[in-house]
Amino acid sequence: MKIGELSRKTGASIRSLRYYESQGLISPLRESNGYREYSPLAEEQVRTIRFYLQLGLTTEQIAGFLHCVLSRPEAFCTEVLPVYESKLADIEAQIAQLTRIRDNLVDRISSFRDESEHGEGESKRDERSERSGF
Amino acid sequence: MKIGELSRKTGASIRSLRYYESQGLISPLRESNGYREYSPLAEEQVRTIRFYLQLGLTTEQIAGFLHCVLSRPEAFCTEVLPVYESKLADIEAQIAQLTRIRDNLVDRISSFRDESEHGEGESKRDERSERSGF
DNA sequence: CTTGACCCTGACATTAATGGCAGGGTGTAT
DNA sequence: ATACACCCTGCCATTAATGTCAGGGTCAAG
Repeated sequence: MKIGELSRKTGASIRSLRYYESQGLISPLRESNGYREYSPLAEEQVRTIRFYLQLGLTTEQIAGFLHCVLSRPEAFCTEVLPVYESKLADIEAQIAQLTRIRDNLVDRISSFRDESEHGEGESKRDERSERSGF
Repeated sequence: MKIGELSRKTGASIRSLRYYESQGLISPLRESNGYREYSPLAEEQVRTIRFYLQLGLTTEQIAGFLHCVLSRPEAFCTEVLPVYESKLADIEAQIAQLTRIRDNLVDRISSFRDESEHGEGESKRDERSERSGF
């Protein structure tokens, strides 16, 4: 199968398929005219790559275990676990950070609501709330 | 005060101070030799800018209301609320997305744990778990 | 007058995957 | 042969704030 067909079947753009190849994730044969020739298995392979990308893994990380997960159940590939654990730690840190920011925003938004509730021009409390959450 | 001193006082790098200026966030005077001359109020101003940046707002968004929050309590600046609300929506979407990925990772990690618990080479259940969370 | 600490502008690099173009070759059908 | 669909490589752009050069002024103290 040629690259256009694989692109249609998998939803990955042609550009992306070439990129995956440049990152060592997939290695199609070449026809005499230079065209890439993909085996039927490439379809599953590309879907697998895209799945891991959606998990937020990098092409480099995926390259580290792709050969394994393509040939046996993921749960038997020992290379995968540390990648998952490290990614999980990243994500939980990101979530924690975003949650702090969200809480801060919610506070600040509710201070607007408070202001508009009891009389616009009446700055009773807070002689400058002074970015207090900082 | 010159840029080096302001940098020391605020923790913003000289590079960043120049960048804030290029984005219209702060406009120091120039001495005859071309050096930037900052007023003492610049210190508070830079801290304010950095605070909003830490909330994840862009320099462009900050530029839209900075003149207001510098001159009165934030809660009276009507330009600020929509920016907060839009940023909050972004962040909640990001948190939701990250949470989905996290849950998926947690599942996959626990499938490794399950495997190692009851006999390594014994693939009893799951004839390929087949990236089921996808 | 030289040293050293400061300042200036302008430009390129960073990150990671993807989009998009230019310039060109291939292959098939009319 | 000409049109058209497809393929190739190589390159630049994207995002946003910041780091980091290079190449050059300014100015005070020695």
